[in-house]
Amino acid sequence: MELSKRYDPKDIEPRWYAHWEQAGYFHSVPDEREAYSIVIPPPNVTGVLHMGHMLNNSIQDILARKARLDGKNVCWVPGTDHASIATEAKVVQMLREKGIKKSDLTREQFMDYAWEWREKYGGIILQQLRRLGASCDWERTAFTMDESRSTAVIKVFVDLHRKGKIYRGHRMVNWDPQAKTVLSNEEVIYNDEDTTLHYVRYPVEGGHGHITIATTRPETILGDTAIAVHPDDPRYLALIGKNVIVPVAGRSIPIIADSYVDREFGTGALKITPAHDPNDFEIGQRHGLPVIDVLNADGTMAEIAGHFIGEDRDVARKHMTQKIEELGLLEKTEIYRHAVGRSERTNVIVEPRLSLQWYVDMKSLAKPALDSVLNGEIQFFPEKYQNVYRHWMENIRDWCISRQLWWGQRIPAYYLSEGGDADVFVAETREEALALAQEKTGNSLLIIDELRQDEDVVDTWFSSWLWPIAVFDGFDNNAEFKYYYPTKVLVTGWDIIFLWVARMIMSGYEYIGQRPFDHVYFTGMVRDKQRRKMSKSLGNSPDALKLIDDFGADGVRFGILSSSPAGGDLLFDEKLCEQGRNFCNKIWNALRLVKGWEVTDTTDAKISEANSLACAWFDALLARNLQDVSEKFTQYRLSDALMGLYSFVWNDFCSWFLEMIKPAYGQPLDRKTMDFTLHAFESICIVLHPFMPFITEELWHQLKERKEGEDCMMSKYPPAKHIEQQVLDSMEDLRTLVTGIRELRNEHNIPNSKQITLYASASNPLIERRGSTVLICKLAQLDKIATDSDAPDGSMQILVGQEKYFLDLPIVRNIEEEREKLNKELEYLRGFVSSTEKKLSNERFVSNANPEVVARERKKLEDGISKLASVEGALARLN
RNA sequence: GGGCGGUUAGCUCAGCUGGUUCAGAGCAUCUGGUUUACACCCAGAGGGUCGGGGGUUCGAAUCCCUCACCGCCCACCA
Repeated sequence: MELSKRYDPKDIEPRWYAHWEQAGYFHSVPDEREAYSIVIPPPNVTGVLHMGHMLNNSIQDILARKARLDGKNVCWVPGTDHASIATEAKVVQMLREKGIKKSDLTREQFMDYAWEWREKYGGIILQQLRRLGASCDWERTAFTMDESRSTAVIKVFVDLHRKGKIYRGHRMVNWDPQAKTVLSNEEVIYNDEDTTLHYVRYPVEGGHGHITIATTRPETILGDTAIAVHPDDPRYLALIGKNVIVPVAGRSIPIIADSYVDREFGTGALKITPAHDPNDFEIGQRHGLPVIDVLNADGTMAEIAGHFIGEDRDVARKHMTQKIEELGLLEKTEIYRHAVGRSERTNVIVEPRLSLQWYVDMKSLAKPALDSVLNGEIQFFPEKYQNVYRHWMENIRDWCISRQLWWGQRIPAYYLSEGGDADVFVAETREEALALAQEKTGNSLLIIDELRQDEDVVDTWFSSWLWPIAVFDGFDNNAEFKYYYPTKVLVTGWDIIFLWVARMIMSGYEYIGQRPFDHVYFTGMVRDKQRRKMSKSLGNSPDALKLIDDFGADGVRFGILSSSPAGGDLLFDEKLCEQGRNFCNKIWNALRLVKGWEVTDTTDAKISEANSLACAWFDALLARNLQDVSEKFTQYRLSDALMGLYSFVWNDFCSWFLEMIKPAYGQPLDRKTMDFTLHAFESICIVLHPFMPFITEELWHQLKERKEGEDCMMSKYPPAKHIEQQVLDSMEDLRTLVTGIRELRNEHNIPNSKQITLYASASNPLIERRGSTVLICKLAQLDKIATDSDAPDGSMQILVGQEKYFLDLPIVRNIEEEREKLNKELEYLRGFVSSTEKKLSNERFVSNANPEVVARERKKLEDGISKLASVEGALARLN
């Protein structure tokens, strides 16, 4: 069948993916082979494939496929994350569009809708991953909220509570007034924003004058319970202990002294609103101040505020400011730039809020997790993230895990219907909680209906931190789990090193007593050419599937990989995918070339000898590249590995090797060379397969007839071989010569069709023994001479190592120009030789430097001197 | 404010446990080239005093100090 002139991935890619999947290559069951397991960082169920996923999953797939070719039992577990806030927001919005309000639904009804939504849309991203070629074990697809994962979450919660590592406490939390839930510190994004700083006067009670404070939040004035000044601030010494009247509210509050106050900032006087600022809360505690919470959960003004009730905090701020102004108490306002925290999910400004939440005590969990990374039991790539990790772990804070949502695992804490939350019973089931309650209260008549379960769910990360264990249902330490755990490598972005990576390490040690993975490969962020983060709002994120349509999955994988060192940001440019597509086309055409050759057993012995030398060279080069690639893999330098292969295939294989053995027009190729070529091509397919699985599989089958089940994906990586350095070196000489001839032709505008003659000494090893005359003869016909002086007058010299060649060019030579050029070279060489001589005559160098280095320098000097002689000779010939 | 990292060709980066991998790669640019694998191509070229300054050393892109920018993380002043 005629092969098309261009590689077309459209039909080929889906065909091979289906073939692999049907053949069961993706599925893993434990056996006697070494396990190589990876768990996917579960994308949000709400997600659609974006560049970050493409990067992340391409890398995982490359590692998985490479390990498979290395004969390991690869298990790449896919799955999705239930993503409480994001998903609940999506469902709420979907319901709103249907005219249903969440508040009109019972918890159960809402959950039904949510599950329905996830059944319908939750699998999209996993389907999209297939387009990319991801070789996941789909039979193991997991979800952070499916039954076994949820059971694990509850068990862990109860267990940590029993061990005293989960507690409940009043804290100032980050409140998202839109999602109406608490956020962990990691979910708050701070950015500098302009706000207005209001200078407000508080009249001093029963006296004259006032004290002025500066605030960005005038509406919280209604919740003020004190004014604080620095105890040593002379401006306010006299006022300490007096009272002031809160503007608008009219209440009287004390002026207190606290060294927390920064005398330099604003007026040096600080209003204290314990309910709405973490620092104010602490000061309030120190001074026993009352707490007035003037905001509702949705960010509107509460009844207790007494004014602007029901108005949103922003609206209330304006009205409050107006009112203060009317009262003549607004001294001035100024624009003030400072960090404002916004919710990662909803982007609304986070409200500090005092509330009762569940916390995990992180200190004891952190210890083994920190040690394991510092002592190298878990390795980070790149290593620098160790520092970031250590810093965070050494200053770890408790983890607030309750979320005021419905979509998630409900906290297994129960309270008595009668009475407050003082008595809490944490248990895996309602029945067990009842037993606890009966025991505690001594009331055996308590019935189950008298127990009320906590309304909150746990943080999404409280389920994903168990992921490497939970996907294998590993909490009972079953045999299969033992086989796959610890997993080999985690591939994820450094932005979730704390949210996720650190916590998985903690849970791994806490529950299994072992690390969850050997290595962590941190990918960078995908950015656009201007270094901007890819985001929906900027519209600078290309459509992942369209990219695959345009360039093929292999092309896109190439594009994404070729410029993404571990941990470094990837500046994505479609051009890179184009380069990948072109690469596919190049390989495809190499196949067309090879398949087009006629093969024979009898051919010119001289040519076949030349070819056998070309084969020996390429064989050695292949061996070296195999070694390079495996080294790069162990260091996770995947883009380096790919670029190395790119150049190997394009330059060495196509431009040199194939050109060398390419038979003359209409001539056949000898069978031995053809066999070698096919074999080499096959090796190239295997080595390239992890990066570009589709085209390599297709090529593999195009190269020769294959038996059932004999696929590139499941073949064996070529074994490491001894590298024949001498063979490589002599080929380098040939390349230098050929390039030299081309250069001269180019420089003097002599087309390839114009025949010219190259003179080489009769004893020249390259010409005589390497037999690589084929390539040279395309550029020049060869003639042998006894001595240099036998070369025709006016021929140009090409120097390769110690060997001299002369090229007879049909040109009028510019002697002056050449002389100048040679003189320049002479000057350089003289300088080089003298500096090397100087170095070698330096006693301290010879005695201090490594003997190898000294030997190298000697060799350098020797070469330099002989080159110098050649150039001098050439110069003499000119004159 | 505390910490981490960076500054090498027009762009993106590699090299940084001192010495032939020592100034590199890809892309971009320029020159020339299509009768027989590929213009999604072939051949060739130009381009950097390795951010500035100082030091250590026989020898520094590489180690030390310092300055200047840039990026990120953590904690934050209302």
